[in-house]
Amino acid sequence: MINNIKTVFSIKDLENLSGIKAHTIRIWEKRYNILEPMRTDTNIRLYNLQNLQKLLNITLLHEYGYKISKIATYPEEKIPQLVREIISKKNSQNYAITSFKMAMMNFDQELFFNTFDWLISEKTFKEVFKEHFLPLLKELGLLWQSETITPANEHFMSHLIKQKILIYTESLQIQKPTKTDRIFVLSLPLNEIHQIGLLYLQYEILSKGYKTIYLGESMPIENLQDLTKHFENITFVSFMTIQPDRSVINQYVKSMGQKLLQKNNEVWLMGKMVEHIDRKNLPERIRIFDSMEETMETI
DNA sequence: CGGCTGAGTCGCTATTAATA
DNA sequence: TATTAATAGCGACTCAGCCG
Repeated sequence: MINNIKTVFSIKDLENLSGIKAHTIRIWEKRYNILEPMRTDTNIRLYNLQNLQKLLNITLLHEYGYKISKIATYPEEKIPQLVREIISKKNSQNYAITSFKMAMMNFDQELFFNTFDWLISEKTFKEVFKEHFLPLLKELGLLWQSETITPANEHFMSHLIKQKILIYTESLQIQKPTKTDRIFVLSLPLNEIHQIGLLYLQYEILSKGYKTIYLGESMPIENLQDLTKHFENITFVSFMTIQPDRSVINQYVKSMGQKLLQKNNEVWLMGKMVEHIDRKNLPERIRIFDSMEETMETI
């Protein structure tokens, strides 16, 4: 199928995207006429992007204490207007997420860029990433699981985020490293696709003044081993979010230890799968981190 | 206090959709 | 086709806040 962009949504989709229970959405429609979805000829509700947008806006107002009954009395154009007013004042978090979600469902790059520009005008890139991108990505994972969004939606969004990380990374890379006692090599195991975390980590490491070598995904240990001939004091950093599988992860880690830990090299591991690593008999220079914050504090 | 209102939820049934 | 899961719609319920 070529055109599988989602333009109609079920009530369950709206529940997943807005956090408002389907039950409640129905009762809002019945009592306050906030939405008038189309129906199938068998009476099932079908919502379009405008409906979704309106519900997300209403949800935001609702979170800020506006009564549903009051919102319902507003003329159509007042709702987005109020939303803009609120967000220009305080806590831009919710609005940014709402905007990013709309951009994603609509494949609207411009909305993504505008929202990002607006955030970056008052925050650092680190803040934007931690306060907005990370929560968004986390939520995307859930939305994908529940099949509210397609892989196309998720890839669209994660690609735009990657692009931003790379832009900010490049601006750091053109500077000379200030610390040369270590070098960081970043990679992902075979078949591991989730590289956003690793890309961002590179940005953080560079911002601390270290040199990095980014190898990216599908990097067998043997290839990492080649680097030990060229450099000393390497810290190998790898994310394990879905690979290696828990059945082989300890074998994998052991192999890393044998092949990579020459001289003062270290191996740092993080990501969801590290919880399956047996931490008892680990070599000293293999370190496991449960969060990115923890990692950054160590550098 | 007691009753009222608004908002959200619960429980139920019938209908529709999805899946084996 | 038979069975299971989702959805719609309804009345009733809970809970909080308000008011006389």
